Amino acid sequence: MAKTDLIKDLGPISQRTMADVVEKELREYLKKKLFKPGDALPSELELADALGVSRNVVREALSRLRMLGMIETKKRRGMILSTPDILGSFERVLDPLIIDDGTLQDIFELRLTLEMGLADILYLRKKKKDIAELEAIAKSQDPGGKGQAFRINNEIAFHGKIYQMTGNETLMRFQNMLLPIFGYVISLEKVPQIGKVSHVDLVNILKDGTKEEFRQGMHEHLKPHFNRLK
Amino acid sequence: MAKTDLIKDLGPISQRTMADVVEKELREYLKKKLFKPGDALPSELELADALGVSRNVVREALSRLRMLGMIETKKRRGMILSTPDILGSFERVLDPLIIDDGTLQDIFELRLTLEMGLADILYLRKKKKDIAELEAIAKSQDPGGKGQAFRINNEIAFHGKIYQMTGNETLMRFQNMLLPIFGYVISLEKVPQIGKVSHVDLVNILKDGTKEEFRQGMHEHLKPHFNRLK
DNA sequence: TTTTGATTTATGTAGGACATATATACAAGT
DNA sequence: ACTTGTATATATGTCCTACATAAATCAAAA
Repeated sequence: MAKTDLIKDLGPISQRTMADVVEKELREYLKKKLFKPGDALPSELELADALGVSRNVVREALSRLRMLGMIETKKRRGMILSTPDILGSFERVLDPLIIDDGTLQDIFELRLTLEMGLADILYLRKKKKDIAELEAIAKSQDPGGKGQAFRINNEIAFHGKIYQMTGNETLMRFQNMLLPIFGYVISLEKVPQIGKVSHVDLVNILKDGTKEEFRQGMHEHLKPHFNRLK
Repeated sequence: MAKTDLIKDLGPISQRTMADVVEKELREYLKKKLFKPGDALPSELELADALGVSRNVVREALSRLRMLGMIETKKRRGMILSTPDILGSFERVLDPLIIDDGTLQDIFELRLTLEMGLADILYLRKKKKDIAELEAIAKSQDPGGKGQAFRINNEIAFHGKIYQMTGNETLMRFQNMLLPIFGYVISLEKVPQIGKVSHVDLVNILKDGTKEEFRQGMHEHLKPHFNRLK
């Protein structure tokens, strides 16, 4: 039998550690028992006892859940289930330097997709005050060629403001996390190109134009990025 | 001074545990030292020694990074930095039952935003074969009123296929994770309403229509959901 | 040379010990 | 009655030691 066959047939034995198992077990336990935020968990010792592992292992598993914000622990009072910050875990991993190129590209496209899909919610929630602020940002753009750093910051401020205008906190934080990746992918460009529709143009559409016009404007604004897609 | 003021002014003292600190420290260390995937880390004992904490604490921190997929460990060979599965951590936390209502709503809107923004990439990558498959799914819809369960599964299959057609693996997995939440929010509706544009209509647009037509069609299809937004 | 076996080393797991913070109860002071 | 102080029990946080286990390296044997 060829070696490749062996690999396919047997495969590497799953080397899950006890902490892995316990983590999964605990998660299922919480789910099955319909734990709700605020409910108290058994003590570490009780868990270790019930699971037949050392307290060390239980602590490693709990430490993971604690990192995700799924549980909070107070001395003596014990541990309680809490509502995790869903983006917190995301944030920890989102580093352009350790993400593989394929995923990096995927996230870049995800960002473009969001940007193109924002119009509906944006038009539902935009307020005059916000538009004024957005306009201020747009008009502060490159008054005399202040250079690359300013341009990038201004770009971030403008698009960030748009997300903020949706009133969707999660969405805003999400795009904020995507910024480094966006910046990283763009930095790979040889010649940075700028779309025909400027920030000021977009603001004007936002003031008087329709959703569809805004969407088209945004597409034109992002055109250089779309052009790079394959 | 009122009690509420007290709470706002003082707040709870951050009781960060050593594991929290070490986790952060390690993450910064990896970043500062420009560790790349595949590079070997110092041993647990060396880390504990350098940081002046017990091996236990180091292990808790490492356990977290391991869960995120940032590091892999082999016995004797030590630990190596690896490229994390960015959505893996997300998946762990995405449970409608423990996420607070505000975030739930945010994610619902995020999903709608994605759906509305897909057109560009979809039209860039759609293939005849995929459209045929999509059509098959659309036409299998509710041949004789098979009931709720079938309708939901079909809905998932249809929209899932659209995401798959973008060729963006991350995007597809992402939407797949969002499904439970989408389903949960929708289940809160009293009377499930269906948009005027059906799946079959969308397929037909995809075959002959333009991006803009598709976007409009999708909006019409999702109209009941958009109508619920405030 | 190839295979087998011994050695070394880092991780995985267990268990014990103790400090620390805090909920609870109770006592004391106003 | 209400606050304030004290004592106790308890669960977590941290450290330490010990040992099993797997794997890389090297030595010995076929």
